[in-house]
Amino acid sequence: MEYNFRDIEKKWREYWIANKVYQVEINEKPKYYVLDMFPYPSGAGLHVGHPLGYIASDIYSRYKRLQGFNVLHPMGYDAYGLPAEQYAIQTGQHPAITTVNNINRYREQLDKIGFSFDWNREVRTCDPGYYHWTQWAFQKMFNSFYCNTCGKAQPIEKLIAHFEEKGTEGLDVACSEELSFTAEEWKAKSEKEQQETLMNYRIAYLGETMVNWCPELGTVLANDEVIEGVSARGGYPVVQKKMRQWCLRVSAYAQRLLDGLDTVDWTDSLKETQRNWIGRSEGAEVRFKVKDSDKEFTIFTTRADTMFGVTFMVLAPESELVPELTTDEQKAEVEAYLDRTKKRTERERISDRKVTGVFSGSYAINPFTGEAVPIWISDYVLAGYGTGAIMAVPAHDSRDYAFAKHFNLPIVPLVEGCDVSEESFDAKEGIVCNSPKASATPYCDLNLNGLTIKEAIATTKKYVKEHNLGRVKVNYRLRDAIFSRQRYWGEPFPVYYKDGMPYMIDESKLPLELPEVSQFKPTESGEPPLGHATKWAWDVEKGEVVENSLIDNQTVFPLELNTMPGFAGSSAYYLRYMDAHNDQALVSKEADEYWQNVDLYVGGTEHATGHLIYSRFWNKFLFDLGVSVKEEPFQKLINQGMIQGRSNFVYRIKDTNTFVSYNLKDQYDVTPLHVDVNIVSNDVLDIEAFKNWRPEYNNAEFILEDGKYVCGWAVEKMSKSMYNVVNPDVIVEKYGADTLRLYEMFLGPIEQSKPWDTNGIDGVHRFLKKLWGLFYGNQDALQVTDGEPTPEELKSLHKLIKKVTYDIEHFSYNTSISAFMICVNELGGLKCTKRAILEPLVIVLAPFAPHIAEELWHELGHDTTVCDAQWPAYDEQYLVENTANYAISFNGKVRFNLALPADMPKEEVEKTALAHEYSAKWLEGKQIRKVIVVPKKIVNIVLG
RNA sequence: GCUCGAAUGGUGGAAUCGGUAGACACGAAGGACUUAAAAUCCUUUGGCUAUUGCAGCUGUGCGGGUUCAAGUCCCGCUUCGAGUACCA
Repeated sequence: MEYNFRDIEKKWREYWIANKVYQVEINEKPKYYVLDMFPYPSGAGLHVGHPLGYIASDIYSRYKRLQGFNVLHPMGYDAYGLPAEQYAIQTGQHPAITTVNNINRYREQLDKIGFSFDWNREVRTCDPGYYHWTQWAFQKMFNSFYCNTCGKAQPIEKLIAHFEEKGTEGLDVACSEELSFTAEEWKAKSEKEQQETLMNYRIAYLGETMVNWCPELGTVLANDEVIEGVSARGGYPVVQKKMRQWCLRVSAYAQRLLDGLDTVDWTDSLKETQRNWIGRSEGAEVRFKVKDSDKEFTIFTTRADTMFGVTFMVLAPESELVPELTTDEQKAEVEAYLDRTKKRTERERISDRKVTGVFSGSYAINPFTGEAVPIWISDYVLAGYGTGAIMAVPAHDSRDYAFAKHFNLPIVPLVEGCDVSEESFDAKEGIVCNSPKASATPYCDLNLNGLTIKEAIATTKKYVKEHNLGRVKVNYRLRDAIFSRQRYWGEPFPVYYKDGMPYMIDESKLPLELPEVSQFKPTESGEPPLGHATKWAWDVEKGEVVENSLIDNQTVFPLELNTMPGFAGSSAYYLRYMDAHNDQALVSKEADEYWQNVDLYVGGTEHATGHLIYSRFWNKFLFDLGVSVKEEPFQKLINQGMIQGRSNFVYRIKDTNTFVSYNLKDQYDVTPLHVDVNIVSNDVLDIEAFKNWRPEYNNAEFILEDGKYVCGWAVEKMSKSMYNVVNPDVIVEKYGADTLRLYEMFLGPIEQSKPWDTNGIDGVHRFLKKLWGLFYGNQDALQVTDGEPTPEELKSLHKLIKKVTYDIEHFSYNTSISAFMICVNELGGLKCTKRAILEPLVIVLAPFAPHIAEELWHELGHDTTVCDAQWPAYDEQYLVENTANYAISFNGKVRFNLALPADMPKEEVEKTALAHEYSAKWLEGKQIRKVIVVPKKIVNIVLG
């Protein structure tokens, strides 16, 4: 009987659905949670790269299930996003319709690959029943502040109570700006002033911050959505702009996000990426007074040891200090400079690193020397980091050095023997000198000379603290996340505005559903698309959305026009899968306590500084609230590599319609042209298909080699324009889902990026046919017998089980598949048709090739599904060899092999090896220094 | 610039604790079956030298080192990839 994968796969796909085989419920078994990063359903559908991670996680899920775990393995859609919205702007098609169509297409494609997803738990981020809980979490963040003392989020009422009692006294909380007021001052504030003050502390807050504004997209972007000064989506220029935006106080969690990395099982490189992104740096803040003024300002430095080398100060152009410190004489020049820098996009700032700057006219007093140093303004200092102001030490910082050279400012070296005539000495190594400068009158009693730099830093920090010149400070690079987007297709904020201040709509009225709009682009007046909505006002008394015309700012108020960013919906989706239909809570206590957190998360590295940070933050917040029982959402994380495209080329001779085969092309003047990879097989062009591909090739002519047209190839991104997109459906149609699954895994290690190359797919397909042959031979009926297996057969099987068990645990699926091939070849050679061997073989194959395994399992007479079988244990006793193969080597080089009884003692092995006739040749005239017998069956004879 | 990772045949890749490098697969060459093709099966396949001597030498990006023994460990380079980028 033929291996008819089409019928088999269709049959079991339908059986699994009809019998709800993959639906899971809480039960008494131990849980295991395997999660894939859910996809954004794009219009292009799935290509063969998408299922790579899904197949890997599916294999692991099925394996864990066979091992007796209750496995949660859900799937859903990250359904809000820019492409659907842009498509809507172009065509007027509502994004909801586009999205549903795309989802249906994805689902159809996914269903063909045989995943064990529990579709009953599917989530879609654009579903009101889902974003209810996104809005809910946002409200909780609005109503919380971060208490540094207790190290967690607390209800905002506690903060208000503190203000009423003691003002800001004794407060250690995360805030945008350090404020100081008394209880009386707090009570004297108006309602609006109090709300304004609370914004400084809320975890979700409305903040006036510099944002990445993308004029082309008409929206702001988070830091991780901007790459090299252009938008990650579309590659449009991004400029810095000050705007009032919703923000999440992610920075409050910086230390916990850092510490948490030590408790999860992720790759070192991914952890490192997150550590860099969080960017902890320990240093000191030091106050500098402004000369001839009562003003002062604070700078942050990690090099407190260089206080005696400060020769000027620099402010960021956007710093609030700039207008304050600019003198009248310098005003015109400073304003001209600010104007110029403002016009530069982020991209220009990055590509053009010219030294620019302007003198403010003011001087600062160095608190360690009493010296007055000039205060400059330059865009090499960033407003958003530290205090937006620095002390410049040109001798020991390359940026300060470049600036000093350009504007001819003094350079004072502070490390013994360093040469700063050509470049700065940035290394934190060496012995400090010139501190204090020999020439300067002692202004303070600090002497750092003779200390190492590390000691000097510590000493100076201590001095700063003791003399109240500033404070020891830890800074993080991690910024608060900007949470507003000027878009239509996102979660609406459950927020209305009264007297210019935001208020939350009542929790019981959630979800606040996305309104209909007449068009999807921004309004004429530049408001976000929700500005087009005519029914977008909140009636506080009725607790419902009403017509805008009813706004009276007494009981009916305008609603927020921004929507939430893409990461909002993806931040807690893993919790929702646990209890996807619950309309009372994000997740029930019972479900959360059972499923805990994700044991294995599979997805791409591109989310390292986006989703994987936000999601951890979001979950830590929910943990503080007591909603999530685990502080870290994703215990183990595997990054699947990207599948690149493998493009094929044909070579057309210039000005003709003749195409020349790859190895002959150098004899002609040719133009390489992309050719659809779907009409090329093993780099050989299907000439008929090529002629029909495009009308202009109808009468193309060919110069062949060996009667074939061979195409060239290159690795490129998989994209439509390169004609290298391979659709999984095509592979499934031609070879079947099991072949696709095996082949994707056989391609190489999961974590490695590699080009899609169909060339080897016949190999794995052949393997499945051979496996089929073990059961049927050339007969139409099953050939399985009930005989006792031989030692060889048992050895072959147990070797396989051991290897596959080990490999699955280590996500080394490609070598497992090799092991299957070896085993099937061996059993084929042994003509093995025994049930005792074939049955366990089917079970261990089931995670990889579930359809064929299910078919054979039922053919073997079982009426339950193979998913409910028991993973077989291997028995070492069948793997023990009765002869051991020793490699005899001289001076480490192997010369011959020797088969000896496995239980022969070490001394006997030595003797036999030395006595062998080959040894005589090597031992002639030499002294034996040592004979070593090692466990890996090597006898090494060391000659003198 | 900084951080992390990688480099093995014509190709994808094995080698799990320092122990016979190149498993498995593709491709290629030769052969069997066949009128023929497809399918299937068998043999060979890192390089060089031998092949009426069954073997020898060499070999994991480059240069050193440790070790009886190094693809694997250490030091110094080269190249490629990923992340990050004026973070004071």
